[in-house]
Amino acid sequence: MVKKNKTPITGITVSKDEDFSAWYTEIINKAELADIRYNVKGFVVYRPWATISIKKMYQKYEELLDKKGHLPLIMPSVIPESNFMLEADHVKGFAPEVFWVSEAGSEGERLSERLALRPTSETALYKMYSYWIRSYNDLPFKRYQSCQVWRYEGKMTRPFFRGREFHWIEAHNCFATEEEAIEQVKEDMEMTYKMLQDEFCIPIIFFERPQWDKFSGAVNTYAADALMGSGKVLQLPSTHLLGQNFSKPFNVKFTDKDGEERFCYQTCYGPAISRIYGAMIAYLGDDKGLILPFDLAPIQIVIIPILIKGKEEIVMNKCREIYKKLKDIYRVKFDDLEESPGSKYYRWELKGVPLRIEVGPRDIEKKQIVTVKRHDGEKAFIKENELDKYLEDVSKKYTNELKKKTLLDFESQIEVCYEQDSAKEAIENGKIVCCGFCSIDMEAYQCAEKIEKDLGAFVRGKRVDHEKHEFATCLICGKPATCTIYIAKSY
RNA sequence: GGGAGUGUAAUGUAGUGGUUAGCAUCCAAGCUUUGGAAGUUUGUUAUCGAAGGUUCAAAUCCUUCCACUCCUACCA
Repeated sequence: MVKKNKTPITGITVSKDEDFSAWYTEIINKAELADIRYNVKGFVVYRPWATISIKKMYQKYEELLDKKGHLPLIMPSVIPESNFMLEADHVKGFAPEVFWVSEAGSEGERLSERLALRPTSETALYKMYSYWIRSYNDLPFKRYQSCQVWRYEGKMTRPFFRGREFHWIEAHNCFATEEEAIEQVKEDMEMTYKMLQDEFCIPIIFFERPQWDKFSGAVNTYAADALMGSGKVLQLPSTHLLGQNFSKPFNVKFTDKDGEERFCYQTCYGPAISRIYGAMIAYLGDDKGLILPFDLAPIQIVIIPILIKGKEEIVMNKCREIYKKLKDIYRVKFDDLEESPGSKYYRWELKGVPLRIEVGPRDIEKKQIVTVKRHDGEKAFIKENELDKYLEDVSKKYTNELKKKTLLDFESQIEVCYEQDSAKEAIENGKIVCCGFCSIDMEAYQCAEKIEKDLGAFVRGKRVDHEKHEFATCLICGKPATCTIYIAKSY
Protein backbone atom coordinates (compact mmCIF):
# COMPACT_ATOMS: atom_id res chain seq x y z
CA MET A 1 0.00 0.00 0.00
CA VAL A 2 0.94 3.55 -0.64
CA LYS A 3 1.11 5.66 2.45
CA LYS A 4 0.12 9.28 2.59
CA ASN A 5 2.79 11.87 2.96
CA LYS A 6 1.38 14.54 5.23
CA THR A 7 3.40 17.45 3.91
CA PRO A 8 3.67 17.29 0.17
CA ILE A 9 5.91 20.01 -1.10
CA THR A 10 5.67 19.40 -4.81
CA GLY A 11 2.10 20.74 -4.87
CA ILE A 12 0.57 24.14 -4.22
CA THR A 13 0.73 24.93 -0.52
CA VAL A 14 -1.14 28.23 -0.32
CA SER A 15 -4.73 28.99 -1.15
CA LYS A 16 -5.40 31.25 -4.09
CA ASP A 17 -8.18 33.03 -2.19
CA GLU A 18 -6.13 33.65 0.90
CA ASP A 19 -2.89 34.79 -0.65
CA PHE A 20 -3.08 35.34 -4.36
CA SER A 21 0.48 36.62 -4.73
CA ALA A 22 2.04 33.66 -3.00
CA TRP A 23 -0.20 31.30 -4.94
CA TYR A 24 0.88 32.88 -8.22
CA THR A 25 4.56 32.67 -7.34
CA GLU A 26 4.17 29.05 -6.39
CA ILE A 27 2.33 28.04 -9.53
CA ILE A 28 4.95 29.74 -11.69
CA ASN A 29 7.63 27.63 -10.05
CA LYS A 30 5.91 24.36 -9.42
CA ALA A 31 4.13 24.07 -12.74
CA GLU A 32 7.46 25.02 -14.34
CA LEU A 33 6.12 27.98 -16.29
CA ALA A 34 8.89 30.52 -15.85
CA ASP A 35 12.27 30.67 -14.17
CA ILE A 36 13.25 33.91 -12.53
CA ARG A 37 16.73 32.73 -11.65
CA TYR A 38 18.08 34.32 -14.79
CA ASN A 39 18.62 37.23 -12.39
CA VAL A 40 18.01 40.21 -14.64
CA LYS A 41 15.15 42.26 -13.34
CA GLY A 42 12.02 42.00 -15.45
CA PHE A 43 13.53 39.42 -17.80
CA VAL A 44 12.44 35.87 -17.20
CA VAL A 45 12.93 32.54 -18.86
CA TYR A 46 9.75 31.07 -20.31
CA ARG A 47 9.86 27.33 -19.76
CA PRO A 48 8.38 24.80 -22.18
CA TRP A 49 5.07 24.31 -20.40
CA ALA A 50 4.29 28.03 -20.72
CA THR A 51 5.96 28.44 -24.09
CA ILE A 52 3.88 25.73 -25.74
CA SER A 53 0.62 27.35 -24.62
CA ILE A 54 1.85 30.81 -25.55
CA LYS A 55 2.76 29.66 -29.04
CA LYS A 56 -0.69 28.20 -29.44
CA MET A 57 -2.20 31.49 -28.32
CA TYR A 58 -0.11 33.31 -30.89
CA GLN A 59 -1.21 30.85 -33.53
CA LYS A 60 -4.89 31.38 -32.82
CA TYR A 61 -4.49 35.13 -32.75
CA GLU A 62 -2.47 35.24 -35.95
CA GLU A 63 -5.00 33.09 -37.76
CA LEU A 64 -7.75 35.47 -36.76
CA LEU A 65 -5.76 38.54 -37.82
CA ASP A 66 -5.00 36.90 -41.15
CA LYS A 67 -8.67 36.17 -41.59
CA LYS A 68 -9.51 39.81 -40.96
CA GLY A 69 -7.24 40.93 -43.76
CA HIS A 70 -3.99 41.68 -41.94
CA LEU A 71 -0.66 40.73 -43.41
CA PRO A 72 2.27 39.73 -41.23
CA LEU A 73 5.67 41.40 -41.25
CA ILE A 74 8.77 41.52 -39.08
CA MET A 75 10.33 44.80 -38.07
CA PRO A 76 13.82 45.47 -36.71
CA SER A 77 13.90 45.60 -32.94
CA VAL A 78 15.76 48.91 -32.82
CA ILE A 79 14.41 52.34 -33.71
CA PRO A 80 16.73 55.25 -34.53
CA GLU A 81 16.35 58.05 -32.02
CA SER A 82 15.46 60.64 -34.69
CA ASN A 83 12.53 58.49 -35.74
CA PHE A 84 11.39 57.80 -32.28
CA MET A 85 11.18 61.52 -31.52
CA LEU A 86 8.77 62.50 -34.29
CA GLU A 87 5.45 62.44 -32.44
CA ALA A 88 5.59 64.65 -29.33
CA ASP A 89 2.93 63.03 -27.12
CA HIS A 90 4.20 59.58 -27.95
CA VAL A 91 7.73 60.55 -26.94
CA LYS A 92 6.50 62.10 -23.74
CA GLY A 93 4.69 58.91 -22.82
CA PHE A 94 7.34 56.39 -23.76
CA ALA A 95 10.71 58.11 -23.39
CA PRO A 96 10.99 57.33 -19.66
CA GLU A 97 10.67 53.62 -20.37
CA VAL A 98 13.05 53.20 -23.28
CA PHE A 99 16.15 51.03 -23.21
CA TRP A 100 18.79 52.67 -25.40
CA VAL A 101 21.57 51.02 -27.33
CA SER A 102 24.31 53.61 -27.31
CA GLU A 103 27.61 51.79 -27.71
CA ALA A 104 29.10 48.72 -29.33
CA GLY A 105 32.27 46.68 -29.55
CA SER A 106 34.93 45.82 -27.03
CA GLU A 107 36.17 49.42 -26.89
CA GLY A 108 32.71 50.75 -26.12
CA GLU A 109 32.57 52.80 -29.26
CA ARG A 110 29.68 55.32 -29.26
CA LEU A 111 27.07 54.90 -31.97
CA SER A 112 26.50 57.97 -34.15
CA GLU A 113 22.83 57.81 -33.23
CA ARG A 114 21.29 56.10 -30.25
CA LEU A 115 18.98 53.21 -31.00
CA ALA A 116 15.85 52.58 -28.98
CA LEU A 117 14.96 49.00 -28.20
CA ARG A 118 11.39 49.27 -29.39
CA PRO A 119 8.88 49.80 -26.60
CA THR A 120 6.20 49.64 -29.33
CA SER A 121 6.61 49.96 -33.07
CA GLU A 122 4.60 52.95 -34.29
CA THR A 123 7.68 55.01 -34.94
CA ALA A 124 9.41 52.15 -36.72
CA LEU A 125 6.51 51.08 -38.90
CA TYR A 126 5.12 54.44 -39.89
CA LYS A 127 8.38 55.56 -41.41
CA MET A 128 8.03 52.57 -43.73
CA TYR A 129 4.32 53.14 -44.22
CA SER A 130 5.13 56.50 -45.73
CA TYR A 131 7.07 54.66 -48.44
CA TRP A 132 4.58 51.86 -48.94
CA ILE A 133 1.31 53.74 -49.05
CA ARG A 134 0.90 55.78 -52.23
CA SER A 135 -2.72 55.73 -53.26
CA TYR A 136 -6.23 54.92 -52.13
CA ASN A 137 -5.70 51.59 -53.89
CA ASP A 138 -3.25 50.65 -51.15
CA LEU A 139 -5.93 51.15 -48.52
CA PRO A 140 -7.04 49.76 -46.21
CA PHE A 141 -3.52 48.83 -45.23
CA LYS A 142 -3.42 46.27 -42.42
CA ARG A 143 -0.24 44.77 -40.97
CA TYR A 144 0.79 43.02 -37.80
CA GLN A 145 3.86 41.57 -36.23
CA SER A 146 4.44 39.13 -33.40
CA CYS A 147 7.43 40.26 -31.44
CA GLN A 148 9.04 41.19 -28.19
CA VAL A 149 9.15 44.73 -26.89
CA TRP A 150 11.12 46.30 -24.07
CA ARG A 151 10.07 48.84 -21.52
CA TYR A 152 12.15 50.05 -18.64
CA GLU A 153 9.52 49.37 -16.00
CA GLY A 154 9.64 50.49 -12.43
CA LYS A 155 10.13 48.19 -9.54
CA MET A 156 7.16 45.90 -9.70
CA THR A 157 7.77 43.14 -12.22
CA ARG A 158 6.08 39.74 -12.23
CA PRO A 159 6.45 36.82 -14.60
CA PHE A 160 4.01 37.20 -17.51
CA PHE A 161 2.04 40.05 -15.92
CA ARG A 162 4.68 42.70 -16.17
CA GLY A 163 8.19 42.38 -17.44
CA ARG A 164 10.75 44.72 -18.87
CA GLU A 165 10.59 42.49 -21.88
CA PHE A 166 7.26 41.17 -23.04
CA HIS A 167 5.74 39.29 -25.94
CA TRP A 168 2.88 40.62 -27.96
CA ILE A 169 1.28 41.16 -31.29
CA GLU A 170 0.89 44.65 -32.62
CA ALA A 171 -1.41 45.44 -35.52
CA HIS A 172 -1.10 48.79 -37.27
CA ASN A 173 -3.71 49.80 -39.80
CA CYS A 174 -4.24 52.73 -42.14
CA PHE A 175 -7.48 53.95 -43.69
CA ALA A 176 -8.75 56.67 -45.97
CA THR A 177 -11.45 57.84 -43.58
CA GLU A 178 -12.02 58.18 -39.88
CA GLU A 179 -15.18 56.06 -40.16
CA GLU A 180 -13.19 53.13 -41.44
CA ALA A 181 -10.69 53.56 -38.64
CA ILE A 182 -13.52 53.51 -36.10
CA GLU A 183 -14.84 50.34 -37.72
CA GLN A 184 -11.40 48.82 -37.29
CA VAL A 185 -11.41 49.62 -33.62
CA LYS A 186 -14.70 47.75 -33.36
CA GLU A 187 -13.25 44.81 -35.23
CA ASP A 188 -10.28 44.80 -32.84
CA MET A 189 -12.64 44.64 -29.90
CA GLU A 190 -14.61 41.80 -31.47
CA MET A 191 -11.40 39.90 -32.06
CA THR A 192 -10.45 40.46 -28.45
CA TYR A 193 -13.73 39.03 -27.17
CA LYS A 194 -13.37 36.06 -29.46
CA MET A 195 -9.85 35.31 -28.35
CA LEU A 196 -9.87 36.20 -24.68
CA GLN A 197 -13.35 35.04 -23.77
CA ASP A 198 -14.12 32.23 -26.19
CA GLU A 199 -10.67 30.75 -26.53
CA PHE A 200 -8.81 31.69 -23.36
CA CYS A 201 -11.82 31.83 -20.98
CA ILE A 202 -10.90 35.19 -19.51
CA PRO A 203 -13.91 37.42 -18.89
CA ILE A 204 -13.34 40.97 -20.06
CA ILE A 205 -15.14 44.24 -20.50
CA PHE A 206 -14.06 46.93 -22.93
CA PHE A 207 -13.85 50.47 -21.69
CA GLU A 208 -13.29 53.66 -23.53
CA ARG A 209 -10.48 55.05 -21.44
CA PRO A 210 -10.75 58.58 -20.09
CA GLN A 211 -8.74 61.19 -21.98
CA TRP A 212 -6.15 61.39 -19.19
CA ASP A 213 -5.48 57.67 -19.46
CA LYS A 214 -5.13 57.07 -23.18
CA PHE A 215 -2.24 55.71 -25.23
CA SER A 216 0.43 58.35 -25.79
CA GLY A 217 -0.34 59.90 -29.13
CA ALA A 218 -3.84 58.46 -29.57
CA VAL A 219 -7.15 60.22 -30.09
CA ASN A 220 -8.99 57.56 -28.12
CA THR A 221 -8.07 54.34 -26.35
CA TYR A 222 -10.30 51.32 -25.86
CA ALA A 223 -8.96 48.80 -23.42
CA ALA A 224 -10.16 45.45 -22.12
CA ASP A 225 -10.13 44.94 -18.38
CA ALA A 226 -10.14 41.51 -16.82
CA LEU A 227 -10.92 40.74 -13.22
CA MET A 228 -8.18 38.90 -11.43
CA GLY A 229 -7.98 36.73 -8.34
CA SER A 230 -7.66 39.41 -5.71
CA GLY A 231 -10.52 41.63 -6.84
CA LYS A 232 -8.42 43.92 -8.98
CA VAL A 233 -8.67 44.46 -12.70
CA LEU A 234 -5.86 43.98 -15.15
CA GLN A 235 -5.48 45.85 -18.39
CA LEU A 236 -5.47 43.48 -21.31
CA PRO A 237 -5.48 44.28 -25.04
CA SER A 238 -6.10 47.83 -26.02
CA THR A 239 -6.92 49.27 -29.39
CA HIS A 240 -6.29 52.87 -30.23
CA LEU A 241 -7.78 55.34 -32.61
CA LEU A 242 -4.75 57.34 -33.70
CA GLY A 243 -6.55 59.64 -36.09
CA GLN A 244 -3.94 61.58 -38.06
CA ASN A 245 -1.71 62.17 -35.06
CA PHE A 246 1.00 59.92 -36.45
CA SER A 247 0.28 60.07 -40.17
CA LYS A 248 1.13 63.79 -40.17
CA PRO A 249 4.57 63.71 -38.54
CA PHE A 250 5.43 60.45 -40.33
CA ASN A 251 4.01 61.63 -43.62
CA VAL A 252 1.76 58.65 -44.16
CA LYS A 253 -0.19 59.98 -47.16
CA PHE A 254 -2.21 58.64 -50.04
CA THR A 255 -3.58 60.12 -53.23
CA ASP A 256 -7.35 59.89 -53.33
CA LYS A 257 -9.58 59.36 -56.35
CA ASP A 258 -9.60 63.06 -57.10
CA GLY A 259 -5.82 63.15 -57.23
CA GLU A 260 -5.51 64.93 -53.90
CA GLU A 261 -3.00 63.98 -51.23
CA ARG A 262 -4.48 63.12 -47.85
CA PHE A 263 -3.14 61.88 -44.56
CA CYS A 264 -4.26 58.41 -43.49
CA TYR A 265 -6.40 57.67 -40.46
CA GLN A 266 -4.67 55.07 -38.36
CA THR A 267 -5.38 52.55 -35.64
CA CYS A 268 -3.17 50.26 -33.61
CA TYR A 269 -3.97 47.23 -31.52
CA GLY A 270 -1.73 45.53 -29.01
CA PRO A 271 -2.66 42.23 -27.43
CA ALA A 272 0.18 41.29 -25.08
CA ILE A 273 0.20 37.52 -25.29
CA SER A 274 2.54 37.10 -22.35
CA ARG A 275 0.26 39.09 -20.08
CA ILE A 276 -2.84 37.36 -21.40
CA TYR A 277 -1.17 34.08 -20.54
CA GLY A 278 -0.48 35.34 -17.03
CA ALA A 279 -4.06 36.49 -16.68
CA MET A 280 -5.31 33.16 -17.95
CA ILE A 281 -3.36 30.99 -15.54
CA ALA A 282 -4.13 33.36 -12.68
CA TYR A 283 -7.81 33.50 -13.45
CA LEU A 284 -8.49 29.88 -14.28
CA GLY A 285 -6.15 28.17 -11.83
CA ASP A 286 -7.22 26.75 -8.49
CA ASP A 287 -5.57 25.38 -5.36
CA LYS A 288 -4.59 22.22 -7.19
CA GLY A 289 -2.77 24.13 -9.89
CA LEU A 290 -3.34 25.17 -13.47
CA ILE A 291 -6.51 24.86 -15.44
CA LEU A 292 -6.10 25.34 -19.18
CA PRO A 293 -8.44 25.53 -22.16
CA PHE A 294 -8.34 22.27 -24.07
CA ASP A 295 -6.66 23.65 -27.18
CA LEU A 296 -3.92 25.42 -25.26
CA ALA A 297 -2.85 22.60 -22.98
CA PRO A 298 0.61 21.30 -23.91
CA ILE A 299 -0.67 17.85 -23.00
CA GLN A 300 -4.40 17.29 -23.38
CA ILE A 301 -4.72 13.76 -22.14
CA VAL A 302 -2.49 11.86 -19.74
CA ILE A 303 -2.69 8.10 -19.40
CA ILE A 304 -1.79 6.69 -16.01
CA PRO A 305 -1.33 2.97 -15.45
CA ILE A 306 -2.38 1.40 -12.15
CA LEU A 307 0.16 -1.34 -11.69
CA ILE A 308 -0.63 -4.26 -9.46
CA LYS A 309 1.90 -6.97 -8.86
CA GLY A 310 1.60 -9.74 -11.39
CA LYS A 311 -0.57 -7.74 -13.76
CA GLU A 312 1.89 -5.11 -14.88
CA GLU A 313 2.14 -6.28 -18.45
CA ILE A 314 -1.60 -6.43 -19.07
CA VAL A 315 -1.97 -2.86 -17.82
CA MET A 316 1.05 -1.50 -19.64
CA ASN A 317 -0.06 -3.09 -22.88
CA LYS A 318 -3.53 -1.66 -22.58
CA CYS A 319 -2.07 1.78 -21.92
CA ARG A 320 0.21 1.53 -24.93
CA GLU A 321 -2.72 0.44 -27.05
CA ILE A 322 -4.78 3.46 -25.98
CA TYR A 323 -1.84 5.80 -26.39
CA LYS A 324 -1.20 4.58 -29.91
CA LYS A 325 -4.83 5.05 -30.82
CA LEU A 326 -5.00 8.60 -29.49
CA LYS A 327 -1.62 10.08 -30.20
CA ASP A 328 -2.42 11.26 -33.71
CA ILE A 329 -5.62 12.98 -32.61
CA TYR A 330 -4.66 14.56 -29.30
CA ARG A 331 -1.53 15.61 -27.48
CA VAL A 332 -1.25 12.55 -25.26
CA LYS A 333 1.24 11.56 -22.60
CA PHE A 334 1.61 8.04 -21.31
CA ASP A 335 3.13 8.47 -17.88
CA ASP A 336 4.96 5.18 -17.42
CA LEU A 337 7.44 6.31 -14.77
CA GLU A 338 8.01 4.22 -11.66
CA GLU A 339 5.95 6.26 -9.29
CA SER A 340 2.74 5.84 -7.35
CA PRO A 341 -0.43 6.74 -9.27
CA GLY A 342 -1.48 9.35 -6.72
CA SER A 343 1.69 11.26 -7.17
CA LYS A 344 1.09 11.31 -10.92
CA TYR A 345 -2.47 12.54 -10.43
CA TYR A 346 -1.23 15.46 -8.39
CA ARG A 347 1.51 16.34 -10.87
CA TRP A 348 -0.74 16.44 -13.91
CA GLU A 349 -3.44 18.29 -12.06
CA LEU A 350 -0.82 20.87 -11.11
CA LYS A 351 0.10 21.10 -14.78
CA GLY A 352 -3.52 21.57 -15.81
CA VAL A 353 -3.83 18.59 -18.15
CA PRO A 354 -7.54 18.65 -19.09
CA LEU A 355 -8.21 14.94 -19.03
CA ARG A 356 -6.73 12.00 -17.18
CA ILE A 357 -7.20 8.42 -18.20
CA GLU A 358 -6.63 5.73 -15.59
CA VAL A 359 -6.12 2.14 -16.57
CA GLY A 360 -6.03 -0.56 -13.93
CA PRO A 361 -6.58 -4.34 -13.85
CA ARG A 362 -10.16 -3.96 -12.61
CA ASP A 363 -10.97 -1.65 -15.53
CA ILE A 364 -9.52 -4.03 -18.02
CA GLU A 365 -11.71 -6.83 -16.64
CA LYS A 366 -14.78 -4.65 -17.01
CA LYS A 367 -13.64 -3.38 -20.40
CA GLN A 368 -13.85 0.18 -19.20
CA ILE A 369 -11.67 3.28 -18.89
CA VAL A 370 -11.71 5.71 -16.00
CA THR A 371 -11.44 9.37 -16.94
CA VAL A 372 -11.25 12.49 -14.79
CA LYS A 373 -11.73 16.04 -16.04
CA ARG A 374 -9.41 18.60 -14.53
CA HIS A 375 -11.63 21.67 -14.42
CA ASP A 376 -14.50 20.09 -12.48
CA GLY A 377 -12.95 16.87 -11.22
CA GLU A 378 -15.75 14.87 -12.84
CA LYS A 379 -14.99 11.18 -12.94
CA ALA A 380 -16.45 8.97 -15.64
CA PHE A 381 -16.40 5.26 -16.35
CA ILE A 382 -16.37 4.82 -20.08
CA LYS A 383 -16.91 1.60 -21.99
CA GLU A 384 -13.76 0.90 -23.92
CA ASN A 385 -15.51 0.88 -27.28
CA GLU A 386 -17.08 4.25 -26.53
CA LEU A 387 -13.87 5.99 -25.61
CA ASP A 388 -13.32 7.68 -28.99
CA LYS A 389 -16.74 9.22 -28.91
CA TYR A 390 -16.40 10.32 -25.32
CA LEU A 391 -13.05 12.01 -25.94
CA GLU A 392 -14.36 13.77 -29.01
CA ASP A 393 -17.19 15.07 -26.89
CA VAL A 394 -14.92 16.22 -24.08
CA SER A 395 -12.49 17.91 -26.43
CA LYS A 396 -15.34 19.90 -27.94
CA LYS A 397 -17.07 20.82 -24.69
CA TYR A 398 -14.22 21.28 -22.23
CA THR A 399 -13.33 24.87 -23.05
CA ASN A 400 -16.98 25.88 -23.23
CA GLU A 401 -17.70 24.45 -19.82
CA LEU A 402 -14.76 26.36 -18.48
CA LYS A 403 -15.91 29.56 -20.15
CA LYS A 404 -19.41 29.20 -18.73
CA LYS A 405 -18.04 28.96 -15.22
CA THR A 406 -15.82 32.00 -15.58
CA LEU A 407 -18.27 34.33 -17.28
CA LEU A 408 -20.92 34.13 -14.59
CA ASP A 409 -18.40 35.27 -12.11
CA PHE A 410 -17.79 38.61 -13.77
CA GLU A 411 -21.21 40.27 -13.49
CA SER A 412 -21.27 39.44 -9.81
CA GLN A 413 -18.18 41.58 -9.31
CA ILE A 414 -19.96 44.78 -10.30
CA GLU A 415 -21.71 46.94 -7.75
CA VAL A 416 -23.92 49.90 -8.66
CA CYS A 417 -23.21 52.90 -6.43
CA TYR A 418 -24.88 56.27 -5.96
CA GLU A 419 -22.76 57.66 -3.14
CA GLN A 420 -19.08 57.95 -2.45
CA ASP A 421 -19.35 56.08 0.83
CA SER A 422 -20.96 53.02 -0.70
CA ALA A 423 -18.50 53.19 -3.57
CA LYS A 424 -15.62 53.23 -1.14
CA GLU A 425 -17.02 50.27 0.70
CA ALA A 426 -17.58 48.37 -2.54
CA ILE A 427 -13.99 49.00 -3.64
CA GLU A 428 -12.72 47.82 -0.28
CA ASN A 429 -14.73 44.65 -0.74
CA GLY A 430 -12.99 44.00 -4.02
CA LYS A 431 -15.86 45.07 -6.26
CA ILE A 432 -15.95 47.06 -9.46
CA VAL A 433 -18.04 50.18 -8.93
CA CYS A 434 -20.53 51.29 -11.55
CA CYS A 435 -21.61 54.92 -11.17
CA GLY A 436 -22.48 58.20 -12.82
CA PHE A 437 -19.73 60.62 -13.80
CA CYS A 438 -19.54 64.11 -15.18
CA SER A 439 -17.44 63.19 -18.22
CA ILE A 440 -14.40 61.29 -19.40
CA ASP A 441 -12.81 64.34 -21.01
CA MET A 442 -9.98 66.27 -19.43
CA GLU A 443 -12.43 68.57 -17.62
CA ALA A 444 -13.39 65.65 -15.36
CA TYR A 445 -9.82 64.92 -14.35
CA GLN A 446 -10.28 66.55 -10.95
CA CYS A 447 -13.14 64.19 -10.10
CA ALA A 448 -10.99 61.27 -11.22
CA GLU A 449 -8.11 62.42 -9.03
CA LYS A 450 -10.45 62.58 -6.09
CA ILE A 451 -11.50 59.00 -6.75
CA GLU A 452 -7.87 57.89 -6.86
CA LYS A 453 -7.13 59.70 -3.62
CA ASP A 454 -10.25 58.80 -1.65
CA LEU A 455 -11.03 55.35 -2.98
CA GLY A 456 -7.58 54.16 -3.94
CA ALA A 457 -9.06 53.05 -7.25
CA PHE A 458 -9.13 54.21 -10.84
CA VAL A 459 -11.67 55.30 -13.39
CA ARG A 460 -11.50 52.56 -16.00
CA GLY A 461 -13.77 54.46 -18.38
CA LYS A 462 -17.03 54.09 -20.24
CA ARG A 463 -18.30 50.64 -21.06
CA VAL A 464 -18.16 50.13 -24.81
CA ASP A 465 -20.86 47.48 -25.15
CA HIS A 466 -24.48 48.02 -24.11
CA GLU A 467 -24.71 50.06 -20.92
CA LYS A 468 -27.45 48.92 -18.58
CA HIS A 469 -27.23 51.59 -15.93
CA GLU A 470 -28.07 55.30 -15.98
CA PHE A 471 -27.30 57.93 -13.42
CA ALA A 472 -28.55 61.47 -12.87
CA THR A 473 -25.44 62.89 -11.24
CA CYS A 474 -21.69 62.53 -11.03
CA LEU A 475 -20.61 60.45 -8.06
CA ILE A 476 -18.04 63.04 -7.03
CA CYS A 477 -19.06 66.59 -7.96
CA GLY A 478 -22.83 66.03 -8.13
CA LYS A 479 -23.13 67.79 -11.46
CA PRO A 480 -25.41 66.16 -14.04
CA ALA A 481 -23.87 62.90 -15.22
CA THR A 482 -22.99 62.60 -18.90
CA CYS A 483 -21.90 59.00 -18.69
CA THR A 484 -21.77 55.80 -16.67
CA ILE A 485 -18.30 54.77 -15.67
CA TYR A 486 -16.60 51.92 -13.86
CA ILE A 487 -14.10 52.25 -11.06
CA ALA A 488 -11.75 49.54 -9.90
CA LYS A 489 -8.43 48.82 -8.33
CA SER A 490 -5.91 47.71 -10.86
CA TYR A 491 -2.68 45.82 -11.12
C1' G B 1 9.88 56.11 -8.31
C1' G B 2 8.82 55.64 -2.38
C1' G B 3 8.65 52.18 1.86
C1' A B 4 9.51 47.31 4.47
C1' G B 5 11.92 42.66 4.37
C1' U B 6 15.03 38.52 2.39
C1' G B 7 19.58 36.22 -0.13
C1' U B 8 23.44 29.38 2.79
C1' A B 9 23.19 22.86 -2.50
C1' A B 10 18.22 22.33 -7.72
C1' U B 11 14.37 23.54 -3.48
C1' G B 12 13.12 24.58 1.78
C1' U B 13 15.99 25.57 5.84
C1' A B 14 19.83 25.19 10.69
C1' G B 15 23.96 27.77 11.85
C1' U B 16 24.75 35.56 15.55
C1' G B 17 33.03 36.04 15.10
C1' G B 18 36.63 30.43 16.38
C1' U B 19 37.94 23.01 13.23
C1' U B 20 35.96 19.69 7.76
C1' A B 21 28.92 24.63 7.20
C1' G B 22 24.17 20.48 9.69
C1' C B 23 19.15 18.61 8.24
C1' A B 24 15.00 17.53 4.89
C1' U B 25 13.21 17.32 -0.06
C1' C B 26 14.90 16.79 -5.08
C1' C B 27 18.34 13.99 -8.07
C1' A B 28 21.09 9.00 -9.01
C1' A B 29 21.60 3.55 -7.95
C1' G B 30 19.54 -1.08 -5.60
C1' C B 31 15.60 -4.02 -3.27
C1' U B 32 10.35 -4.23 -1.86
C1' U B 33 5.88 -1.57 -3.72
C1' U B 34 1.74 0.80 -6.73
C1' G B 35 -6.86 2.34 -7.41
C1' G B 36 -5.03 9.91 -4.66
C1' A B 37 1.62 12.47 -3.00
C1' A B 38 5.18 4.45 -1.18
C1' G B 39 9.04 2.20 2.17
C1' U B 40 14.07 1.21 2.73
C1' U B 41 19.54 1.26 1.90
C1' U B 42 23.50 3.85 -0.36
C1' G B 43 25.42 7.95 -3.02
C1' U B 44 26.30 13.04 -5.51
C1' U B 45 25.60 18.17 -4.91
C1' A B 46 27.37 24.82 -1.17
C1' U B 47 33.96 28.90 -3.62
C1' C B 48 27.27 30.82 2.28
C1' G B 49 24.07 36.54 -3.96
C1' A B 50 28.66 39.75 -5.84
C1' A B 51 32.67 43.07 -4.88
C1' G B 52 35.27 45.65 -1.32
C1' G B 53 36.42 46.46 3.95
C1' U B 54 37.12 45.45 9.59
C1' U B 55 39.67 41.22 12.25
C1' C B 56 44.82 36.76 14.31
C1' A B 57 40.05 34.66 12.53
C1' A B 58 33.84 36.35 8.69
C1' A B 59 28.12 32.63 6.27
C1' U B 60 28.06 35.64 10.87
C1' C B 61 30.16 42.76 11.66
C1' C B 62 30.46 47.29 8.00
C1' U B 63 29.94 49.59 2.85
C1' U B 64 28.35 49.41 -2.12
C1' C B 65 26.03 46.81 -5.93
C1' C B 66 22.70 42.87 -7.82
C1' A B 67 18.43 39.88 -7.39
C1' C B 68 14.00 38.28 -4.99
C1' U B 69 9.36 38.99 -1.81
C1' C B 70 5.45 42.23 0.09
C1' C B 71 2.99 47.11 0.30
C1' U B 72 2.53 51.61 -2.58
C1' A B 73 2.97 54.24 -7.49
C1' C B 74 2.88 53.12 -13.18
C1' C B 75 1.74 50.21 -17.65
C1' A B 76 0.29 45.87 -21.91
